[in-house]
Amino acid sequence: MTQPQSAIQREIRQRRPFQSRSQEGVIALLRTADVVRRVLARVVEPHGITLQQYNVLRILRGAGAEGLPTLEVGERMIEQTPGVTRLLDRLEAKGLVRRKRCPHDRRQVLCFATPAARRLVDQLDAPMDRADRDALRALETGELDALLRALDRVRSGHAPRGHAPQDRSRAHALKPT
Amino acid sequence: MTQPQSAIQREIRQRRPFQSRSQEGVIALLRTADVVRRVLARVVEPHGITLQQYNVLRILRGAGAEGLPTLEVGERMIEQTPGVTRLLDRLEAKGLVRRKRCPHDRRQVLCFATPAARRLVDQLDAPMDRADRDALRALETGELDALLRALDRVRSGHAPRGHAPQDRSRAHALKPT
DNA sequence: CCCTTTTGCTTGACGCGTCAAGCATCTGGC
DNA sequence: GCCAGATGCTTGACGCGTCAAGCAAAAGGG
Repeated sequence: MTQPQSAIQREIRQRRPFQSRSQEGVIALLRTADVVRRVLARVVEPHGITLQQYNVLRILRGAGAEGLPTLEVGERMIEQTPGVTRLLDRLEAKGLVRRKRCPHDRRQVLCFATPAARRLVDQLDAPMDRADRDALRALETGELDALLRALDRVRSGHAPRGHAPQDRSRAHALKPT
Repeated sequence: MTQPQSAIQREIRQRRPFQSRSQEGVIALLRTADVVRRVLARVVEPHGITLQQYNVLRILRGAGAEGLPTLEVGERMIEQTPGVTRLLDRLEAKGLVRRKRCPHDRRQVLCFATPAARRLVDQLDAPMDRADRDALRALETGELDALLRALDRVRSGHAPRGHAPQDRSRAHALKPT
């Protein structure tokens, strides 16, 4: 099934062809993710937060009144702890996150979304939902299903993190709650 | 076609379901791209460069002896100019890039891969090709084709950049030459 | 020619993302 | 109890990625 000349290839102004279909797929995947990321970022930025900050707030909204320890937040993103600490620092400075030492285990720091953060995230629910649909608007239902299946398989082919020996699944943000 | 309970959903430790299939697709896309990016990064990092630096060097190798102005490099990545300037600064400091004012248009700065850079990139060709295949190893040929088609359509649904009114296609790195 | 505008790039400031180190707190073995 | 190790987080350093501002060279108009 030799392709005519793929979209990616034209986009990149290439001289030489791809070395493999896989290479083409990898490049398409990374480029597409960047495009989509930017689409979503434009939705939240006018509200004074970044996409990553929005992710954190959404996670914390879902955690509710019990809050969530820092590492737990990090696990739901795809990020290392240090990044999370500083992300939370910035959100705390903006009054969108409150932190508190856990009394039962004083090593942990519990994080909470403030009421202002909840209002902000609630307000962004509808626009973000629209942005998600818009980002993938070019796909018909069948294509979306196929995409999802393919992406799931790609991820399932790789250890959760590469760091930890082989613990269970990790998670990213942008989670619905 | 209600899915049983998607992979993503489990990975994220969710309580509530996705708001839409599109949301699920967007999250899967971003997460998968992150995973793949890390797989590739691990290949080049032992050689003392980052994935982005590798991208630039590959582009410059393809440009050959005429070199490429800074902005042209940026266009083949998905990045703004300032990032490219500094990327090139670091590569120049490492002796992998040489820069020179263009005599015909003294505003431009032509960039070249040094022989050391060429050797490095040549040396990485095979490992990177293997990594590309490895990254998508879980996909069968048909799935890879479907993925590619879906990704191309997603990108085609969005203006090249959102900044420039509507100029022609942009490009990313990781390009074969 | 001169003067405005455009083009090509650099700089400054800021928010990530990651690694390596460091510090406090808990845990398990004794 | 006590102490070595594990755990949870923070800090420092560095490489991106992006916006806004700045500067020099080129282009275009008069």
